[in-house]
Amino acid sequence: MLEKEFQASRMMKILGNPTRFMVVKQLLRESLTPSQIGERLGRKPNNISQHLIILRNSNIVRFQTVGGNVFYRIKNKKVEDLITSAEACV
Amino acid sequence: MLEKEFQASRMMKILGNPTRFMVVKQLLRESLTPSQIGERLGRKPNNISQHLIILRNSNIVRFQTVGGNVFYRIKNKKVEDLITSAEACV
DNA sequence: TTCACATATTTGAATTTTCGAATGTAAACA
DNA sequence: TGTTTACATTCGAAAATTCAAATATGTGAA
Repeated sequence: MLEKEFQASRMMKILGNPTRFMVVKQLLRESLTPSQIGERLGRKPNNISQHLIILRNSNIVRFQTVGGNVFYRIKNKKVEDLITSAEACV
Repeated sequence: MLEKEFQASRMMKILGNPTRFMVVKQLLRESLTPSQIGERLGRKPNNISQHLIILRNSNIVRFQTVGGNVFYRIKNKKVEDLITSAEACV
């Protein structure tokens, strides 16, 4: 199996978790802190944090500290196309 | 969480398994039997069969019996765009 | 220091994946 | 008809992975 295909599959797996999927969708609209994301999705901040770490390690999101607040935003813009394609499949 | 988004995420999860990802890629090129797929991917037929059941239940593939052989093919053509988008993300 | 976060770690439950073995199925042929 | 052959599929159980909650730790501002 080629490396490129394995990586593509891994990208799918990461967004195959409903919470992570929604986190990314939120961040496509605007930068948000973990707490803000947690509020919107009805999950605890520590859970959101875990998912953000996974998304960071996959270079899907990045973060920036502004005045003591940690704002996350999309790093890999192409995930928007990926999400659009997935929603077109259902 | 909206149903559409949940389904889109589920689609990602299904293709997030490397073996299923490769099975679908093979079927994008041509119809194949479980044995043929197993040979190409270096996996046992019973393993391929299980993944095909999952892909069938998700309406991604369908099968047709021709002369005693079971040929699988892509049913949801839009998965090709999804795979393309995923490969563009890496 | 205290407070309010974010992050890291751990735990247990649930799910997924894989393999071996058993079973089902349909065509070929004596 | 009965049997052999070559598949596909199903079953059961072990192994691996994933997920979310609880807990602990880190960090920076007031």
